[in-house]
Amino acid sequence: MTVSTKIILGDCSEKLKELGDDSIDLILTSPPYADQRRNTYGGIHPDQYVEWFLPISEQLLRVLKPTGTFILNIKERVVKGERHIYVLELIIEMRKQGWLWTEEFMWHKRNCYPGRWPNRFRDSWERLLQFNKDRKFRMFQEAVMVPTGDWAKTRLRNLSETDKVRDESKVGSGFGKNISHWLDRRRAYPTNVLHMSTECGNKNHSAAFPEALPEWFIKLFTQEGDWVLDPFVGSGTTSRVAQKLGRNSIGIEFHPHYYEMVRSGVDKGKQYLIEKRKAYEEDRRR
Amino acid sequence: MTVSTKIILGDCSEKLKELGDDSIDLILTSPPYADQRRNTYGGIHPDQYVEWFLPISEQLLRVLKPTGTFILNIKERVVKGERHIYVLELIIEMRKQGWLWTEEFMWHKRNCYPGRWPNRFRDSWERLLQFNKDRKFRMFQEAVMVPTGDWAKTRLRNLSETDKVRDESKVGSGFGKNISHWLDRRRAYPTNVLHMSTECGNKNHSAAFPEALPEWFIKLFTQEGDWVLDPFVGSGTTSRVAQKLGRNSIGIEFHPHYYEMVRSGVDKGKQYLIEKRKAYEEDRRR
DNA sequence: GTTCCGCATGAATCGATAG
DNA sequence: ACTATCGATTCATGCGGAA
Repeated sequence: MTVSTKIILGDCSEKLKELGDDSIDLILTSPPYADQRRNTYGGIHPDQYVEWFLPISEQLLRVLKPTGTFILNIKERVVKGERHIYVLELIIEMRKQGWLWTEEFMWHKRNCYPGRWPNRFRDSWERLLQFNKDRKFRMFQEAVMVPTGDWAKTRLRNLSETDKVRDESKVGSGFGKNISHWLDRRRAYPTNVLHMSTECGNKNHSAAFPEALPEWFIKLFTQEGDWVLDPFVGSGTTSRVAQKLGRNSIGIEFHPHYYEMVRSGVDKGKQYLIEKRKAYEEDRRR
Repeated sequence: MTVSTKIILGDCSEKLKELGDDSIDLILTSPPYADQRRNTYGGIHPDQYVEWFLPISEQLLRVLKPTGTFILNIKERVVKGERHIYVLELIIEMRKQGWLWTEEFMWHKRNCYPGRWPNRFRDSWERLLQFNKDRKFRMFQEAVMVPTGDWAKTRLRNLSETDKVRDESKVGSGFGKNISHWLDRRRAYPTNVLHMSTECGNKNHSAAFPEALPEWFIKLFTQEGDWVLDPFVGSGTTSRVAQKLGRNSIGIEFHPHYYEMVRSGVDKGKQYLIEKRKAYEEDRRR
């Protein structure tokens, strides 16, 4: 089976028009937050954010299959001491376009940005808004089950803290090979709260989310051979993970720098990850 | 110093009018969820929730001190496969009343309600919306500091598992005396994500939160002798915790059953509440 | 091969200063 | 007055080098 991984250079509000109706199984993206990352993107003013995004979401609604899902990673920024309401307004306006606001997952960023202010704590969570075209959408819950129970406690207690941390980080969201042979014993369905750290290792490109995040949603909402779309693919995390998992993908990127970075291929650090995962998957099958 | 703990029977939209302007330091409440708790409250239809709540929030705006804070625990329910948007609309409408939407804390319920659905995972988080009258409000961040990750890794590792458990259980949410002398060195400010288990004890009340939740916010936003208000006090958690922490409090409850429950002290540990209420009534007669 | 330690690095926010 | 820029603050994490 051949996996297609397309990267398109250009403004997604234009390039999306070239995609066919009802052709995508999962849209997964983290658009530039309002007034953030203005060194790499233009920087959209909070007051104009909804107006800027609606033409894009309209196209996304068109290209998504009726059984497909749209996951939008977003967080409102503070303006004059208040959380701005553009995300709330965006949800309301997208529903008027025809989207169903099915669920809101919570991404708890365990390593959030530091700092201290007299009237505010560090912001350590972001929204993962789930939208659908229809109440009947595809969902493969078994693909993201997690180990749990007394069994996990007693086994994991015998490992040192660094062992656990290191093995988790190596394989992304799951557990490392040391623990992998216990995995098939007991598993439970997860909740709508995700605990994941951001990856700060990569110097040149600011990865929007860790690989474990797209991996979780791709497993949950697609099968091998399905199509994944990220209209703000940035450093290419979504495309890379989709490819790793045997999903076809389309990534659109406005900024030529990121476009070239993704096209130039998987860097060596990621190659290691892929090898680790293969070994882990093979180990699980036994 | 005498601590006053008032419990008032009645509809808070009426009873709130009897409270003075700018008299409350912290409002902390978990109102009945839309249509969800038909058995215990009237059951407000999701489409009428905003309309129902706005007259109440208007009164709350009046009674809150300019330096005070309003924490609203709320979560939208699922209607026809979608998250209803009444919470989003409520935030937008409350801002029009004059409220500032300062922050949204996340309550991660570690032991959320069990169950399984074909297109949805268990809901394990709720919103804790922070509203203020003014950008300058009082906040006592030092009162809720937590041990840092570094401290936990390097120091806690050397303690045995039983030592840790024993010390934690002694002091409840805090840490034991054996470790306490390290605390002032290695403490960090928390984030806006709260990890707290729900309490199973309060089965009788519809929307009860664990004591640790009001405790955290009461410590964060008030000092001893300040006034705490819960317009939907239910089984009395807010009042009980406020009393324990030496804060004056007013609890309003519409349902006679809960009112009687708090008054009669169903739990023996809450006997002091009645005494306090009697003292309050005598105080009012004067 | 493991474990430990040091260090750079963030999708942040506020308040002061400058145009 | 109103917006743009800058410095100060702060901590979980991964990586590289050393024991």
